[in-house]
Amino acid sequence: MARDRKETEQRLVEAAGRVLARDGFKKLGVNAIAREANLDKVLIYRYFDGLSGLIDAYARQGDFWPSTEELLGEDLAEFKQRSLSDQLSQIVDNYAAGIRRRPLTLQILAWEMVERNELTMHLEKVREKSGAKLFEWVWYDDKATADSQIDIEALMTLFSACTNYLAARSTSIRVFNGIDISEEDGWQRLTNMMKKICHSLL
Amino acid sequence: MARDRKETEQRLVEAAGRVLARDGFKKLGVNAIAREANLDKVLIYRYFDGLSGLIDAYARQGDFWPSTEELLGEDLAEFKQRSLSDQLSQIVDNYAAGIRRRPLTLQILAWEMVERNELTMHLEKVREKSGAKLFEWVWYDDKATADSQIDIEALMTLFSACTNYLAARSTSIRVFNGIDISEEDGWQRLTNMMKKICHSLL
DNA sequence: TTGACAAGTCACCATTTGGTGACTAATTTG
DNA sequence: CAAATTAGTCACCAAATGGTGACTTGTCAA
Repeated sequence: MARDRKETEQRLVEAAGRVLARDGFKKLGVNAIAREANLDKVLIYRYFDGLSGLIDAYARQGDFWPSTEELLGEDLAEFKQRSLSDQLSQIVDNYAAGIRRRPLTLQILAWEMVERNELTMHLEKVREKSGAKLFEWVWYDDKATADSQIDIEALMTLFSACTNYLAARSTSIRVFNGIDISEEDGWQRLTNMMKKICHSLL
Repeated sequence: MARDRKETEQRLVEAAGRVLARDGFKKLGVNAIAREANLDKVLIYRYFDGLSGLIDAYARQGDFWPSTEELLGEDLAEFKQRSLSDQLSQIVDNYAAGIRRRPLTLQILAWEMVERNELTMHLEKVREKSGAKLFEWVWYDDKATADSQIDIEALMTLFSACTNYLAARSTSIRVFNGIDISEEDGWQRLTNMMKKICHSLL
C-alpha cells in the first residue's frame, strides 16, 4: 500500500463507521478500529489525537439525519399549500422512514441513552438545527397554530421520541407491546396512528 | 462479620443494585460488585454461578415496574365506571410517574437499547404481563373499543415508547426537543398532550 | 472434642483495553 | 545525491477485566 496520509485517515474513519454499524458502540475502540482498517492503532493517536478525534472526524462527514427535503418532500412550494395536519402527517411518515433506513443513526440513538460523546453530541446539534428549520417551514407560517390551543412542540416531541425509541429498539427486538417493529406493517400501524392524531387534533 | 451465606448473598445482590443505580450498567461487573459489597468476587461464582445468576437473582426481588394498582388507582370498581378516555388518561399519568420514580428501571430501559440479558429480559416479561393485565381491566370490558376504529394497541405503544424514551433520556440530558424533561412542567406538557389525544380520539 | 464441610481469603491466570517510545522505510526537499 | 521529514511497524506498558485453584478459618453435627 502506498504511503498516503489522507487515504489512511479516510480508511480509519471508514473503518470506525463499519465497526459501529456492525458491532455497535460497545466494541468501538482503538484496537477494534485499527484491526478493521488493517492499520496500526498508533496512527489513530498521531492523526486524530485519539478515539475522540477520530469519532469527531467521522461525525463531520456522515449523513446521520434526514434532510429538510427528505422530510418535507421535493416541492417545498407545494408543501406550504397544504393544511397543517397534512404537513405534519407527511413529516411523521418521512421522519420514521428517514431514520429507519440509517443503521448508524439507530446505533447512535441507542448510544445516546448511555453516554455523551462527540458523535452523540454531534447528532444532538444536527437534530436541533433540523428541528428549528422545520419549525420555520411549518408552524410559523400557519396562523391556525397560534390560535389552536395545541402544544405543537409537545406533540412533535411525543412523535419523535416514540419513533426514535422504537426504531432504535428494532435493531435488537422484533416485537414491542404486541407490535412488530421489525416489519413494515408494524410501522404502518404506528405512523397511521400518528397521522390520525394529527388530523383529529388540528 | 459472621459467616452467613444467606446474608452474604443478600449483600451481593444489594451491591449489584447500588452499582447499577449509581454507575449504570457499563460498570456492572463482578469486580465492581465485589468491591462494592466488600466481599470476594469468587463468592459471586460460588453462590450465583457468575454475574448472570446474580443479576437474575436481583431481577427476581426488585420492584421494577408500576403495579396494576399503581396504574389504575386503589379503587378498581370505581375505575371501571369511567369512560375509556378517562381510564387511559389516568394510566398515562400514573405510568409516567411510576417509571420516573424508579431510577433502576430507567437504567434498565437504557440497557435494553444495547443488549439483552437476565435483567432486561425479566423487565420484558414483567412488562408483557402488566400489559396483558391492563388489557383485561380496560378495553376488553369496553364495548366502544371494538366499534371505534381506533388501534388502541398502537396508541398505547406510542405512549409507552415515548414515555420510556424520555424518562430514560432524562437521566443524562435536561432538554429534548425544547422540552425540559428533567422538570415536572415538561412532563406535564407531555402527559397533558397524551390525555388530550385520548379525549380527542375516543 | 474432633472431624467434615462450608465460608471466606488470596494469589494467580489469560485476555483485552488504552496508550507510548523506539525503530525502519519511504518520500519529499534542498 | 544527501538530509530531513514523515508513514508505518513493532514491541512493549499499566490497568482492568472475567475466571479459577488452593488455601485457611469458622461453624455445626456426631
